[in-house]
Amino acid sequence: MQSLFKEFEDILPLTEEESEIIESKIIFSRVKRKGFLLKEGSVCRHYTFVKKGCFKMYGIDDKGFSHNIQFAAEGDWIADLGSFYTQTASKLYIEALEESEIYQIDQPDLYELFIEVHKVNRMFKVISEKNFVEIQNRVLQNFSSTAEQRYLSFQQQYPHLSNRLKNTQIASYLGITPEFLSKIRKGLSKKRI
Amino acid sequence: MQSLFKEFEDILPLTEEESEIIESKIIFSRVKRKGFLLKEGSVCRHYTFVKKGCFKMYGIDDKGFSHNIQFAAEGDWIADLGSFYTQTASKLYIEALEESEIYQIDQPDLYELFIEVHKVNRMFKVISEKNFVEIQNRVLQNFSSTAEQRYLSFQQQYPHLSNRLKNTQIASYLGITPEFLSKIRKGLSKKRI
DNA sequence: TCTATTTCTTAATCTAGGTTAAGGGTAAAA
DNA sequence: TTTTACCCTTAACCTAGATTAAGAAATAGA
Repeated sequence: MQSLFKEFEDILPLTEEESEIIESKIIFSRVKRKGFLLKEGSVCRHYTFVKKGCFKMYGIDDKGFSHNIQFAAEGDWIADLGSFYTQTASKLYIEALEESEIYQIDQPDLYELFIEVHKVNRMFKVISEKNFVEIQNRVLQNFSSTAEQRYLSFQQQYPHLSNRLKNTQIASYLGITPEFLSKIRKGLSKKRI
Repeated sequence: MQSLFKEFEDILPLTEEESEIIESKIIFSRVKRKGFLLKEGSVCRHYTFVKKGCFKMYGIDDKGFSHNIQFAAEGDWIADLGSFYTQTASKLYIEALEESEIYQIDQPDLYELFIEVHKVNRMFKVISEKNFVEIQNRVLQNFSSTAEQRYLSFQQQYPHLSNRLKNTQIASYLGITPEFLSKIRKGLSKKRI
């Protein structure tokens, strides 16, 4: 549970009592590669902290194509916030890309924690605000840059992910085909010489 | 101030005392067409409620092109949440598209209100969650649909706006050129006959 | 370890949407 | 009311990125 509390401590130090209350509501699990935390049509009941491993959150369009909208690796939190907050059916999937280990808090427990440990409230406010800013920047960026520029800034923004993920996954996040990403990478490697 | 409280009442009825506290922190202003509530580089200090009129929030890319990311008309709230929450420089503009009337709360006052009137806290949580869901849906939609489909669903989702806004503004929101929107509209009008 | 599956790359061809340019229409401001 | 600025549309041509297909390379799982 150390890795989880480290996140908290960086923002707001906790007393021993607070740590214990939080600890009592957190569930640890292991997830296999290709295991799901969430599927379209079901309600997102858990907020998940990634201790080890890596996840993708994606939607499937009417032609059957997947589109990644977020990744989460060690130290990240992931949930379909829309579904989680309103407890309505999600349109998204959250799937493990690797053998993973996670901590989860379920919705009612989190809301209890918000009251019992006020710091948790602030903590999650910070997390979802960060989340919002990221997604808003993404909308702006997608408007105004080529696929090559988006690929480069993905690499800069998420260097740990860009080594670790398959190019198919990155392409899906960038909104392009793997074939075109391959073309971009070829172009870039020529430029670099 | 009626129009503002109507919004609250729909979600959470307020006592007279609560209304008074809120009222004491709200500033009314008029804004001319092309007047700004926010410009790139400055911090978003106010959360704005639109009583009358219409606004756009947009960013400008390195080639000098504007891209609308949100509109707000009667009854909507608008702010660059990223900048507002963190009180850091915004990358966005908020500009009046018409002669408008607004109510504003500034950041420190809102945070005081969150404590003094707990309902305000819940109210704004609902607003920003709705905001988040909208923007996330937009990311997903932009991936998986043509400009024509996006135009049609814009019309469906915001019928009051789609009559009221110039096509240049809608095109900028959809991420296409006005010329191409014109082409789409021509195509649609043929289909409808 | 071996086999099945998934991933990466290349190349040819195709298309949604961009660009440029220009004329006519509307709305704002003086 | 007149002038000016902005808006809409059309059309010809252009390009970023999609699609299809197919072989080679890497990974996962048994």
